[in-house]
Amino acid sequence: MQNRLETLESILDRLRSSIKKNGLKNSKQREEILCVLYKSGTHLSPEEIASEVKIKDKTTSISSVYRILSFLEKENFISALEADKSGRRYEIAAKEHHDHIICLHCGNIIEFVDPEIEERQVKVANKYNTKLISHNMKLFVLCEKCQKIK
Amino acid sequence: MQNRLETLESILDRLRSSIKKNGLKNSKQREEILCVLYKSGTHLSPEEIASEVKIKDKTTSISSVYRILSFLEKENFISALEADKSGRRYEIAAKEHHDHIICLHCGNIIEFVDPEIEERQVKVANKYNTKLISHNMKLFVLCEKCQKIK
DNA sequence: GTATCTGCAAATGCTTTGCACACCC
DNA sequence: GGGTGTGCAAAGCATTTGCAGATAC
Repeated sequence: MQNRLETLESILDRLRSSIKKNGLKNSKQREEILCVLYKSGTHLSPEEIASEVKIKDKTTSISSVYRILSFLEKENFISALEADKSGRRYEIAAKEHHDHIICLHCGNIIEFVDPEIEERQVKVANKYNTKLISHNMKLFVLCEKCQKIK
Repeated sequence: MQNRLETLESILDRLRSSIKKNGLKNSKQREEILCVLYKSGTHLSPEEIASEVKIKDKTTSISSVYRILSFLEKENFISALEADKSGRRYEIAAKEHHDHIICLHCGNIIEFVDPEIEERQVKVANKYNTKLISHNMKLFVLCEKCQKIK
């Protein structure tokens, strides 16, 4: 798990402010999903999140999980990752920005940041007269273990 | 359109070899889809490819388009790009390797290569004791025109 | 001839939506 | 109390698959 920049309590406070700001109402599911993602430290699929949340509240539905994930992503509490064709996975956004190394064989994910690449990306965008808003970089690799197996 | 490294005839020859090598049979649909992608010079969705192919042969089905696109991608004749949530888009692989700059506002796509970034990616993979197989990098930007509109 | 390729329609898998009831402010 | 959130089931949408007939070698 990467270093957290913020405590869970602080994030939940921000969530409550965000809800108020948008004229919305509180719900235990929204907080619970954020807690699950904070505590897991990994990249979870909507289904995995749903089954985790269902441990506390069996009636939670997958559609609410999707609705809440969209909201949390829009408000920058979490971020999405498409590691493969099997759908999106989510992680808490309360970490430093990073990109992903994904093992093609076992699916394991490593997070990294390379300041030189980040810098070059801005320059490349400028070179084409565009304004960089965000980026998405995935390195597909064979991890240490999987290199040995093959 | 980016500079082609290879003529259409040369690509079709390679396709025929590849088909023979795999013990498969020729089909006009397979060649036609490759032609469409070669001639378009852009990034087409399966539906767009299908409607293009249907100009010549109205009975071509979308399922064959998907089947053929999978085959052509596996054999490295074309490559896929996921620009947004609306599904995959394909382009001919007979160009130099490149990554994509995508305008978040108008969806326009610019192709680019940055040797420094390419080099750093290999180093990053090595740093984590992994072996880089491929990568996927998309820069999301506002293009020149869309910056002015906003 | 026989195996592959095709078109069609049905199935799949992830995600979204409509609706009636539940819950927050 | 009125609006927002939820669970459920149904719908959507891109993609895949099963099957019977068509086609290549």
